[in-house]
Amino acid sequence: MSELLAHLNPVQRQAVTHLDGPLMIIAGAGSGKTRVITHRIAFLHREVGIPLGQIMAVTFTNKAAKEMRERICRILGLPDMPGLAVGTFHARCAMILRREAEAAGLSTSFAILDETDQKQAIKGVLKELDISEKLARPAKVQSFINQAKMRLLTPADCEELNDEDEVPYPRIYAKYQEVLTKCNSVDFEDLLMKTVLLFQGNEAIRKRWVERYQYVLVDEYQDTNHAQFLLTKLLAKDHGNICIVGDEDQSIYSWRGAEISNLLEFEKSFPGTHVIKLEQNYRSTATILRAASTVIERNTQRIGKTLFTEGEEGEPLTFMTSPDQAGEGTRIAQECVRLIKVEGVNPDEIAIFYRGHWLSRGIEDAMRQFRIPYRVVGGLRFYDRREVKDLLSLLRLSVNPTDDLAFERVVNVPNRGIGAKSQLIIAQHAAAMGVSWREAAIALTEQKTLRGKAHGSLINFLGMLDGWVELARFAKPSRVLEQILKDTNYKEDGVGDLNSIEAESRLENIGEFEGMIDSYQPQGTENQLLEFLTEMALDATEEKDDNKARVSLLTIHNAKGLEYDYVFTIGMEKGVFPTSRAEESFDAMAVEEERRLFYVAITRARKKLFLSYSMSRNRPDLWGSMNQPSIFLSELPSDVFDGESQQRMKRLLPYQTQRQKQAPGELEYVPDEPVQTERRPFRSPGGPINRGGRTASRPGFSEGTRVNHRYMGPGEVVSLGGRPGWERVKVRFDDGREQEFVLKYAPLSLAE
DNA sequence: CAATTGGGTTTTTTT
DNA sequence: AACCCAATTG
Repeated sequence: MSELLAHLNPVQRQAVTHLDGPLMIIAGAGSGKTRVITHRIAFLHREVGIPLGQIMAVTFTNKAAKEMRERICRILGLPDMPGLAVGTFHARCAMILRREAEAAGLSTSFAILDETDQKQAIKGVLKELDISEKLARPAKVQSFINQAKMRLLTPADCEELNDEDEVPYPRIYAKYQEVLTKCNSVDFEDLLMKTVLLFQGNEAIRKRWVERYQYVLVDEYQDTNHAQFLLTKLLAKDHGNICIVGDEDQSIYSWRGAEISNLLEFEKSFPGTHVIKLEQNYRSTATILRAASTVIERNTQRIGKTLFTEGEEGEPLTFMTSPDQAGEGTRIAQECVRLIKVEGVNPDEIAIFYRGHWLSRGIEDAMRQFRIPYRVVGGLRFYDRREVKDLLSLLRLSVNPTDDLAFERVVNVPNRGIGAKSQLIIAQHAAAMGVSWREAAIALTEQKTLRGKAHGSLINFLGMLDGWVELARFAKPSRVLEQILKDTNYKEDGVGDLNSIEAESRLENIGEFEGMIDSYQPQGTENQLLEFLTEMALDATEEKDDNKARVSLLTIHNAKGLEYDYVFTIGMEKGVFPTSRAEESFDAMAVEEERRLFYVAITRARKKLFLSYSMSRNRPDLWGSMNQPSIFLSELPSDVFDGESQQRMKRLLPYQTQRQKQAPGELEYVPDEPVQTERRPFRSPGGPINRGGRTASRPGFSEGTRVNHRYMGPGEVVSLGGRPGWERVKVRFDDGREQEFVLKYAPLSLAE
């Protein structure tokens, strides 16, 4: 037997060796999916003789692409594989569109707008159309446009479909698209939509790409959207050599347009599909697997598969409770210290998961306090920082001086006296003459329309820009940046007060950006700066290449595809996880998706899983409120926990909203009283509150009243405020701290 | 024109 | 608490 197949189980081997025709691999968590994919590509190449250049593999993230490439290299014993086409749908489409720019109605040097740029552009459009942001929320508009593009709908299509909405989304969409076209820019969704339209409208071009890629593989297929589904079909329907890999239980991107039905109904779109299920788990202990299976079995949207393992029972799960975020951080940090120092665990093998980035705060504080090295994965993205965005826009403008969006962003950065008024004149002029901002600005300086500082500054800026454009034609990206930094004096004038901490961190980021562009290794032979900018737009991951072992902090979404020996999942509270939006919507599918997210979190752990609940989170508007436990906690069989955890759970679960039915094996609990509100108020001698849904203010609180806070100690009321039902009190504590509370939630009592 | 202040709003998740 | 916008002030 080929050495390639030696380390695979029989089912995996089938998946690797299946040759022609559509193949669907349902890969359960930890079932060796990546191993199968990489071996399959290696097999196609080495054993079947398919040239690597004829294989296209689509991954969900750039990181996954990089990893896949490396692993295949290792298997094949090659240093590099320039021919193999691996990347996200977005990256592949960007490549295709650059090659086929003309046919797609673009110029080769088109810019790619990230989400932030897109929002800025939308805001500009709203201003131009004189629509208030209150009426048309930029975020809503953005989502409308993206949803439309995913379904390949033009503004005109939207106009026809929807007319009952009072917000003129289609009109905004139309104008937005106009702006993008004028700026020679595309957004993320355009990358997909324009490629699909190109293939649909030009059979010759489509054939060319189909012939180029004889074998197509799509990973994380459960998270593809409609446009991606169409793309898959357009690329593979001729030869049918399509292999998709997915797991319906790990579909967690419906909010981005992902449709599980793409996976569930794959056989319909590709008749004759061979289906393989990978169900043996090689990752987690039997206990963790049992916890995961019990949870996911509640879902209805499943193909259905049963994971099994030949591994050991392993350690039970631990459930932790804390009064607040700081306490939660401390407990987890202490446990990390114990694992690292006593058990000798490598910090790289520990991860802390949460539902949203804002939850990382308390953990970060504790990690610093305990001097545990950590890294936050994702989070505020590097390229989203103001200074990095500025520099990126300056670079974009140098490649493509008609990019009005970039021009607008940087024409007055650093401040050179071209303020809102002057910019408005430029914009109007540009619109009237039907030219770009840059050309309009040139005309304005010639006509001497602007007076004073603005006039001179603009001439100066335009002069510098000409220099950068010239430079960008041939020079290395780092050289262009160097010139830009020098000309604009950005490091002195662009970072604010030079002695501030902020300026320090900005300069640090600029330094890091310089490092990135310096060490950038171009792949192709085309315009290097353009290539750099494309990568920056599509790949947000900033990789610090120090190899220091660290504990990882990341969202569960970010954790997809990763695994760790020890996993902590924090924020196991109602309203947090599952998010209140899902639980409060009347969409059962929304909760199912949250449950899949929980399933993903559980199945990342190899050896041990910790779940953490905090009674309160730092949200001033809800200070003192007591969180109810997450419904997911009650969906776990109690005997997967250790004894103490079971006790903690028993004490806590009475606070949970009653559930009608309980499946056997679940924790039993007796609610000692009904709970009416989502946030459960504390009882206190201030009087009964929040009866039967109606909220009355608590008597006895007025200015000067002596009070006692359950956690913060004694103090005095300094002021009262808020709306009826949401009365607030500001308390000055005896130790000098001041804090405002929502009266009905605060654990405050009147002092004797 | 720009910096400051005040008010209102927000909290998923990412290519 | 943090962020973003609009209005006000220097």
